[in-house]
This record gives sequence, structure tokens and C-alpha cells, in this order.
Amino acid sequence: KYRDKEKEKMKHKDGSADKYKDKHKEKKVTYRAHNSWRIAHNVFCCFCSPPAVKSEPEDNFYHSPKNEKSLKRERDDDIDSDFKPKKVKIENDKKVKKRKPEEEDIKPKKTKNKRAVADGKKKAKKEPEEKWKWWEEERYTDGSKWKFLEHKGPVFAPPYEPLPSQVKFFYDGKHMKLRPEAEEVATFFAKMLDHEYTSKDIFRKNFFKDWRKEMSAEEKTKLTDLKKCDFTEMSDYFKAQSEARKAMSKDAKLKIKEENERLLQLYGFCIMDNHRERIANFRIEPPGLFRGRGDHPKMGMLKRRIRPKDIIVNCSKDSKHPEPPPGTKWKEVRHDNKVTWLVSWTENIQGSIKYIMLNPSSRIKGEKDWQKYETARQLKKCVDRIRTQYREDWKSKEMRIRQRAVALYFIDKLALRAGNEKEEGETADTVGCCSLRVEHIKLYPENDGQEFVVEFDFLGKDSIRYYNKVPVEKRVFKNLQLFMENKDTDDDLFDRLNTSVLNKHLQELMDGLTAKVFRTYNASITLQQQLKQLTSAEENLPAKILSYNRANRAVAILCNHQRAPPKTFEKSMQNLQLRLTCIDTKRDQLSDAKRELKSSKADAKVRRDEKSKKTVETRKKAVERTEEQLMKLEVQATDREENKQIALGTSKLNYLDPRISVAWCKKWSIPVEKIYNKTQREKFAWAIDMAEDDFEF
DNA sequence: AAAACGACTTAGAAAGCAAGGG
DNA sequence: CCCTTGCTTTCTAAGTCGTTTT
Repeated sequence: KYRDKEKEKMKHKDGSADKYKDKHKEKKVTYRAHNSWRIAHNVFCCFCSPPAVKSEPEDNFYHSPKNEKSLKRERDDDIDSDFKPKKVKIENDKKVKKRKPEEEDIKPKKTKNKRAVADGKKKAKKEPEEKWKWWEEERYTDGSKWKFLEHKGPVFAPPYEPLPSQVKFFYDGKHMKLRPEAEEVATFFAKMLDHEYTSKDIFRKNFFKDWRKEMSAEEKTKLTDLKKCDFTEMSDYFKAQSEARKAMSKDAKLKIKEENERLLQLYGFCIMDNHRERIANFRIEPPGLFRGRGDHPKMGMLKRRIRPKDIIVNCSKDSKHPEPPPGTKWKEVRHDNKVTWLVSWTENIQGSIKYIMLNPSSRIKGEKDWQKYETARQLKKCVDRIRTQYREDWKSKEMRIRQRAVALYFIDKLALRAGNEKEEGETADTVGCCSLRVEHIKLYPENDGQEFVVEFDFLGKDSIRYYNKVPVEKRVFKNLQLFMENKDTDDDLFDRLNTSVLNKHLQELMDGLTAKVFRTYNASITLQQQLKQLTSAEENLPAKILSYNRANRAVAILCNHQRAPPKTFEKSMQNLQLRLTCIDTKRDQLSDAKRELKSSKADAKVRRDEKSKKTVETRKKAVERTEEQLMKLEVQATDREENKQIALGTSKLNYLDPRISVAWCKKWSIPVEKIYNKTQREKFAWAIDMAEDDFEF
């Protein structure tokens, strides 16, 4: 056993010697200031807390697979076959095609509306098609995403309009007229002058380099130093423009609105398989300066204008193809129904492909979303087994297995992202689980009275800082010590692991399982568990909603969804103060009203006439109303306070099975509008329609 | 087997807008 | 009625993960 271990260690040293390049030596880690509260408050959520505490909720939900579903077994089998998006083995078997992954109501609807075939496009346009329930129809099982697709193509960015001649640009104090190509790029910079980006070295360097590419030979020789460029007149001009826009007459504003609506109706929808569906982003991204997040090496580079000849159009052969603008041609028109995009182009900063796709309310996005949650529910059934296994694997004699097991433990317990490797120098230096480096964790055999504490401190997606101190099990701790032996701070912590190895392993544990499923699963199960725990029947509506938001917040904390507190942080604090004063006033009003009520009651007793009875009634009502208002304000204030730098939206939109929320609303007779706004209701229409109050994730 | 590519989901910031309080 | 101010919508960057190419 020990020899093996040694062998592993050797491999470690030799095999990966050149893997440990000096890659991250001089990276600057600039954390956002607002994250410091996390350190200060040492925030934990249910999954970051010690195992002992954690195991309680688990018991409620992590049933062993057998107990859990003995009754429903056969049906689950069907479900399984439904949710193999890629490897559909059942090809033409109509019987298996029932698209209901939901156990409760598979049978009734399956033959109702067959997906109509690819010809009735005209008709689809006519009928406004009030609320198509795609979730009651069959799904494709052959890997195709649609049979018919017609759209009008993208809307291009408006062409550049040269500045009026009175708006001048100065170089080294002297007026200089730029030719339009160079002037346009200059305006991009001018528009960002107030932003701190423009003071960053890399941004300025990248911008200037790309700007010079747009200059004439003459301009190039003259303009050699960005510091000598004076964009203030341009900047002021644009500010004035936006002021003018704000101050426009109602009429003019309406006109613009109408024009936007016209554009939306024309370009904002497509016809996919007989249904008119909303497109998410039908406008091509306008040119401008690239704004990466965090310490991005390419910030400030010129994002070039996209022209028709950059565009690949995807639609069905028998559709009316979109026309390129007069005098131009598309790069290509293709008819690929194995993909969901309508338009694509290659972007020049990273060389990646950008797409125009459908709105989240569309069938094609909704089905996928639904399926995502079904996969997570599958994980629920086998998560106990998987957890047992990775704990076993902590003892493996193979280094790669141990690393895999510890990484998986982090992904499960802390909801970390998988952490693909990234090309160095192309993007900001951020990491996820598999790409953690030695410098990102600290080990404390003992810390604040807890044993085996791991301190995480790294920049994750979007350069959002992840900071957490977590007690772990002894075996994990010992393993981490082993992984860190003889390594430099910028070496990979899991040097024998990457996301593709991990996901291959997960695939073997459960069909469709990947690292991100754990995030979805843990987020949703946490919501369900927290809702159960926090909601009490006696509470009134605002209090229940506060409970919902708190449950939501637990998830957001788990997933580390942060937001920058508004720039006017101080001001918002003042506002809160104001709100509190407001509440106080309400409180006074309330006691006044109560006193009045009492006196009028007494009055009524003496007089016993209709009039005084009425007064009692109205005063009673007044008290109730004020009480309600007070409650509402208090709740609002607490909610906001607790929410200061936590963003609930992302988890609500991407991680929480909407059926949990819908079921909760039904159970407590809370209008779903209190939880989901219009957009969200559109996206989750399937869940709102199908989830009953007894839905269990 | 590793690098590159392609398609798709997830993400926070900024822009736009409406509603409620002074 | 105006003006914040907070919510919604838009925007597009930045991930994940499977497939294809080298």
C-alpha cells in the first residue's frame, strides 16, 4: 500500500514536473472590496456548516433509493429513457416517447397533441395561439431540435454616424479631425470616460493598440500617446445627447417605442414547428470596447462591427430564408436542425462563436430546463450511494482516485463549479474546483475550536471571490496535506484530475450526471428543505414571502451569488434609516389608532346607536390597515437588509426547480405573482401549469 | 490524449422603466 | 406631479460539457 503511495508520489514529481510551470507567478489578485463582509461575518450556509449540523436536513430528504420509490419503479424506468438527450437509443419507439418525466401524470395526456409536421407555417402566424402547452406534447427522440424554422435574420447595429464638426478632438492640446474609422473607435473610449476601466493600464494599452489599427498612416504618426488625447468634448456631447433623449417630448418617446415594437414584432419572433416563439437576442452586438470582468488581459480591445458576411443563418430549407441587407450577402445559410440557434457569428476577441437563440419561454429552452431538474431529481435518488462511494475513495491507494473523491466532496458539499482549465493569458485568472491551486486553500488543524478547517479563498466565475472556512473530515484534511506536499503555491491542487476525468467518472455513477448537476441538486433540495423549515402556517402573507426569500437566500449563499452593492452604498444605508423612521411613524399611528378604537368602543357601548357602531367598524379597519402596512414595511426592510449583497435572481432563474416554488405557493395559497414576475412566469409556465401543492423535488 | 471547437447554460452589470412617496 | 428608487429587461461575458480535430 505504501509502495503504491510512494509510486504515486514519484509520478507526481516526475510526470508533472513541467506541468508546474511558473504560470501564475505575477498575477495580481484584486478582490472586490464589498466581499469583505463575508470574511467579517464568516458566512456559512447549511452546506458549509459542520457535518453534524448538516446531517439533520439530509435525513429528511436523502432517502435511500429503495425506500424512496419502491412503489413507482416501473415508471421511473420509462422516465430514464426519456431523459437521455444525447444517446437516444429508442429511436422510433412511439410508445416510449411519452414526454412526461413527471411521475404523477404521465399517462393521461400522452397522445393528445402530436407535434405537427413541418408545413403549417402560415396558419401558425394567424392564430395568436394563446398559451401553447408544449409540455403536454411529445418530444423529439431522434436528436433533432425542430422540423421547421423560419425567421427574419438578425438586426444589425446602426451604422456609425460621424460627429458634428463642432465636437472636437484634441491631441496634445491641438484640434485634430479624425477620419470616421478612427473617430468611431475614439467615441467608444469617450463614452466610457467616466468608467474606471479607462484608468486601467491594460485597458488603455489594448485600446490604444487597436485604435491605432483603425488610423490612417498620417493619424498613426501623429497620435502616439494616449495620455495626450483629449476626449472630453466627445464625452460631453454624448452626455448632452442622453440628456436630450431623456427630455424628449412624450410624442417623440412614443414614436421610438412604437418603432421598437415594430422591430420586435418583425425580428423578435420566429416560427418553429408551427409556433411563433420569441427570440432572446435578435440584435447583433454593436461594436465597442471589450469589457472583460475582473483582471482580464483583453480588456479595452476593439470588438469589431459584425457585417452580413460574418453571419451564418440557420433555418429550414422549406422556409422563407431571411434576406441580407441590400447589396450584402450572408456568410452561409445552413439547415441544421440538430442545433437550436438561428444565427451565429464569430467574435473577434476570443474567437468564440456567438448565437442568436430563443427566449427562455420557448419550448426548446423550456424542455431543456425541465430536463435539467429531472436529472437533478435522479441524483437525489442515488446521492447517498455516491457519497458513500467518494468517502470510500478517500482511502484509495491511487492518487487520482483520492483527488477525484476529495474534489467531488467539495463540489457536493460546497456547490463549487467544476473548474475547467483555461488558456492562460486569454482570460482572467479564475478557478473552479478541479483547477484550484495550492495557493487557494489554507489548512488549519485547529481553528476557532474546530478541527480540520479548510480556508478557501479564490476568484471564481466572473472573478467573484469565494471565501469560506469549512471544517472537513479528517480524511479529507489528510488528503489535502498529501496533495499539497512538495508543491509550489501556483501548482494545481488536484494535479491528477480535470473536469473531463471527473465527468467521465460521474457518468458511470449515474446516467447524465456531471459536476454541475450537484449544484442544481443541492440548490433545489436546500430550497425545499428551507421552505419546509421556515414557513409557518400562522404567519401572514408578507411574512411568508419573507420566509420564501430567506430560503432563496440560503441557496444564493450556497451558490455564492453576489452582487455589488449599488454605487451609492452610503445612500442606500441612509434610505434604510429613513425607512426605519417611517416604520416608527407607522407604529405611532398604530397605537393612536388603537387608542381611538378603544374609546369609540366604549362610546358605542354607552350610546348603542348605528353611528357609533359604524365608527367602531371604520376604526377597526384603520387599525388593521395600519397593522398590515407596518408589517409589510418591516418585512421589506428586513428583507432588503439581509439581501444587501446577495443576488437572488440567479439561483431563482437557474438552480431552483420552479415546481418547488409553485407547490409552495399552492400549499399556502400565495399568488404565484408574489414569487415570480412576468418574465419568470413565462419561463416557468410549464411548472406553474403542472406542479400541484404536493410536489416533491 | 490533448487541444480546439461548438453549443448551450449561467452570470453580474448596465440600461430602461414604472411606481410610489414627498 | 415630479423624482427618485427599486425592479425588470437587456446585454454579453464567462462558464460547462460533449464532440471533433490534430
